[in-house]
Amino acid sequence: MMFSKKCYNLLKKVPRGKVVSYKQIAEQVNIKAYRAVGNAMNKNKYKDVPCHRVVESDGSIGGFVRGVDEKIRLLRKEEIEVVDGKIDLKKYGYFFK
DNA sequence: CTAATGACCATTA
DNA sequence: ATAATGGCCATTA
Repeated sequence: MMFSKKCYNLLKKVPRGKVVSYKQIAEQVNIKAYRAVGNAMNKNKYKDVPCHRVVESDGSIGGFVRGVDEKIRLLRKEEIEVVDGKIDLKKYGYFFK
């Protein structure tokens, strides 16, 4: 199965109001290709994949196809606090089982 | 086939 | 605290 598709499937498990890091997704696929995960998101065309819930491992926002501002807006819309361009992972971080 | 490019990460200075 | 550096690897040219 294609790498990008695996990322999408994992990401679909992340509930509204929670976020994961690019690294976490890479870990689930058992590789160290952190950057490749970002690439996959960038080219994602599926509508049911919540790309905006993927942030950097230190809690900063990362990037987004339609701009970082839009990403923040989407996150706030699901009750996630974004202060000073960062998210508190203790509070909003999701952990895969 | 090779080379370049990232929505990244950890370490070092 | 910021900035540079090297490494990672799927994808694309």
